[in-house]
Amino acid sequence: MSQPEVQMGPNFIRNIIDEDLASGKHQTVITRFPPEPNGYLHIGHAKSICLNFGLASYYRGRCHLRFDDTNPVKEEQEYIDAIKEDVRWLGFEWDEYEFHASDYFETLYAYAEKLVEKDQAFVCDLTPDEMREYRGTLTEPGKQSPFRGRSVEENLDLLRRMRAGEFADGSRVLRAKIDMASPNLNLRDPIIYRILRATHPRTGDAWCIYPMYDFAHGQSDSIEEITHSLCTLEFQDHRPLYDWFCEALEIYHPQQIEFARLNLTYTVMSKRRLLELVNEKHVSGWDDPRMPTLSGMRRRGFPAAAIRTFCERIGVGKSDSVIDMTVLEDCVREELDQSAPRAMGVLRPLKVTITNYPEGASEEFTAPCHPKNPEMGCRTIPFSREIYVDRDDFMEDPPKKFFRLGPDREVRLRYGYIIHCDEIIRDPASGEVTELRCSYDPETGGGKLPEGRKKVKGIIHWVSAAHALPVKVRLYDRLLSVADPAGEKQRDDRELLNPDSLEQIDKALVEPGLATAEPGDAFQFERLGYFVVDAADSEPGRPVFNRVVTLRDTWAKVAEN
RNA sequence: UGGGGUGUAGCCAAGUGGUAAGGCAGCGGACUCUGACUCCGCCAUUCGGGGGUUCAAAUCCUCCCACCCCAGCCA
Repeated sequence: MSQPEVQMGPNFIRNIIDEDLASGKHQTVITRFPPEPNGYLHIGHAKSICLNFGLASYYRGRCHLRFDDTNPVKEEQEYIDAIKEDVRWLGFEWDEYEFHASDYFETLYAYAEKLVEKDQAFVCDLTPDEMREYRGTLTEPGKQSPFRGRSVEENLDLLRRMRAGEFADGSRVLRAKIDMASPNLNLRDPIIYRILRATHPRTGDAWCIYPMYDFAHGQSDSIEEITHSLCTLEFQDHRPLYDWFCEALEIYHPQQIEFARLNLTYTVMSKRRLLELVNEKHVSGWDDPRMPTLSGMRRRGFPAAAIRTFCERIGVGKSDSVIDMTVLEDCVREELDQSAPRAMGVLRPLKVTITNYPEGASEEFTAPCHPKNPEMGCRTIPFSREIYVDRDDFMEDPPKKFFRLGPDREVRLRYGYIIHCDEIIRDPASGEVTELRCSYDPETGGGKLPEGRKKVKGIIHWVSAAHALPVKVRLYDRLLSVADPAGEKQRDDRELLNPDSLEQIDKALVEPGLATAEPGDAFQFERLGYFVVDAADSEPGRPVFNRVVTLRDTWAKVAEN
């Protein structure tokens, strides 16, 4: 399999695998990533993908992609396709090892008959309500179903007729015969097959009974000879059940290892909640750039390599944890700093007239596309008498440490001249500053500093008014306004949404060279952050930019205090 | 209050009886035509708490505390 370079520090799962390899329990490592195709993949899945594919790559084994498609009422082909696209985008390849639990429906059914024949499963006619009553509670044992004593012959006949479609949906189920008094509720005669008339994305209407996840997952791992079956913590209680099935069915027994799922601050990770956000139109879709989905992050401009770095950096353990979103953002910055060409763009334009520059004249400055990577080449930036700078780079009454424009202050235009602010023009009605009138020093073009001239600390970005390309820019912020939504159980998710998660700027101005940028191209707008050309809403010559993430801003921290 | 887990710095996380890795954040400094990047330095006498075993304990024993998961014909 061709996989990206996978870094992986020591962790408890590697320790277990090392022991298994050393003891001869296993000669090779076979893992699997087992999504249910009932939604889009999110960054939490990325943790599992990087772990499973990463381990396989580290030990030169292999990793299967298996769809756990046992519930046709929630699963769709759209999701199957999207999941495959996302896994590939993340950089992993499963070659011919693509499987579906539905591939095993016939085998699974045979397993069910085998259990019945061994008198370890029975058909139960209890209603869902009755079933709940019989199940008992966390502290009280359950009661045995009155149907538990049916003969093997009767059970086999009933099971076959279930499959043949003789009974109504929900009228009967097949249950394993284990122990209604077990303190582990999963062992209180769990349901293993239910009657469900729903069209399955892969098997169509071939079946009207479907295995429960618990009766499919472990056996699928067994059939595929998975050596180490990694899953999240909530399945620890199910492990004894999988053990019981493997033993009863006398089949190969994979080893399940549980790890803590990923939580990220200021977002949610459950497919149910993400689906709600989509359905209730709080976001534009699964791929809204604010979503923690892989498709959302892709559209947002997060490089796949950054997500891989992130998954490596957070490690893997068994304790519940919430990772700060800034860790992910830092991985994105690290990646983009190296790969993104630089450009200049002004988000909130403030007009500046260079009063001593000839009217109608213009010139071009040459600037490197990347300060540390000359191979990326240079671009030219037009300059003229009227330019725009960002409003944030001007203060009427600036503090001493503010190194930008202010009355009677000097600043360098990035790659251009040093200018001096001589005059402030205001809107007479509102008093708002509408223009700055400045003078430039002709000796300082292209970054030059004449002998004896004092260096200017402040350097700001700008665009030429006559040449700039007007573009739409969207500034994204955290989806939720609270860091840990799990700690806000009493509040509805909708109250937790950050009302300022999206800010649209209709008339930002960028370097003219950006007109030819292609969807997916990422740039660093110097001093502002990284921006990507939106893949869905851009048109040729009219790119729409999504802000991926801002640059680190130590000034912002200083300004807060 | 049954069962299963987890607790090492602000956030992750190594560590498996020999005297607390690493990363991120933070702080201080250097460099800088991006207040970015990069670089250098600092940052747990202590491992949820109490007892105990040992020459030696984050690691072993014991009691306690906190948090998470489980009562879908979901996965």
